[in-house]
Amino acid sequence: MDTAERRELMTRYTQEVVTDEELAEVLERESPSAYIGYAPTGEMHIGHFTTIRKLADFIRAGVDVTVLVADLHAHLDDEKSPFDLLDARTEYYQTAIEAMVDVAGADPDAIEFVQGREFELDQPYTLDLYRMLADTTISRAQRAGSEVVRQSDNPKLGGLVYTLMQSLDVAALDADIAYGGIDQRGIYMLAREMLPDYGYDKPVCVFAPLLSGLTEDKMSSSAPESKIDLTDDREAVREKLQQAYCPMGEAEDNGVLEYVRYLVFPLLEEDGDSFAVERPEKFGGDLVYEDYESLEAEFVSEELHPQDLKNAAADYIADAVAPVRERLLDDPELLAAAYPENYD
RNA sequence: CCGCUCUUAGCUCAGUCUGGCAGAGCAGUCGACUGUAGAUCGACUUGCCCCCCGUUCAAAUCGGGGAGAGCGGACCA
Repeated sequence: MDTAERRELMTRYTQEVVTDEELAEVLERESPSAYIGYAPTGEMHIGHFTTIRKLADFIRAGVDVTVLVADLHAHLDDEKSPFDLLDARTEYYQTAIEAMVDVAGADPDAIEFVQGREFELDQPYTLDLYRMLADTTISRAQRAGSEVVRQSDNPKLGGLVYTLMQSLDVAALDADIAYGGIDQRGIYMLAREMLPDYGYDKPVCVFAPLLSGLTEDKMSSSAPESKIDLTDDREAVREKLQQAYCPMGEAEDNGVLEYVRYLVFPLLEEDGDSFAVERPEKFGGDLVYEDYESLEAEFVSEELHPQDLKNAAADYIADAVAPVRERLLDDPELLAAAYPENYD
């Protein structure tokens, strides 16, 4: 695979790269590395799936991938995760991420998993952190994390320290590339600004798009009907897609189309399969799409009706989620320990 | 250490002064209309009024005690 192909693989289905030139330079190195961090807070859902699926692209492009399960961050962010549940949730996140990577067609063992507390309590990390705390204004840290850290009327210090720690994580994990959702942009721009002052390289950034929810503009963990959960069975997936906002002919802010584009098609391509739509004869009979663009074109032209799209998308999404679901439910203690309030 | 404010439906909050059936908006549920959903109509649901004790025929409301959260003051030789 030549560098051009690797760059294409690295950047497909992404929203932004900072910068393309730097990415090209990094890919020329001996063993380029990338990292993504997840704070183990609420249960993971299909929105995470699209972002994690791309890790398979990274691995295929010859990039070493580290996944940071940022347990301390999960508590620093307004105590989203109680301190006592950090280990259990870390274990759950790692298991879920491994299962999603597996579905994406990559070997989960190729990924290095790191728990935040393994290195965030040691020097020189802590010394660098105190130095950063000394010369970062409150408003700068607040702005960097405004899309990530929970906003409230009574913000805690933890939310500010959070952004500085995430910046340091990039350096401490020795990652050339910082990967994450576009909501992480503010923090990584802070990292690019500050890390050189402390003797570290500034990271290349690759950002995944944030997908629309099924019933709202953005996916919200507080709106259970707006997203597919990793533990949803086929029937639950169907019900949620049936309820999804999906105006005829409109591709903008259409969660159903977005899932098809960023999750279903990449997975189908992996196996060389096409997207098949079963459609009653009275509406014109079955349809087959080889790529997303042709599907969207027919949806926009109203040749493809939302109900038929939903039926097909539900089945493919259920197929993708099923192995993850089985893996998570295989160990009854996994979810019960991480979310005792949801699983008695 | 001292003082003040807040706590009511899933969420945001009215109601407390002056005691009298527990309220609004949003969310949610169900119908109608659409070959989906939404929008739009129509209907419906939602409670430890933070806890305990007292006053009263009657307490979300008044009095006392407590818990949690927030704000301010003081201390700075």
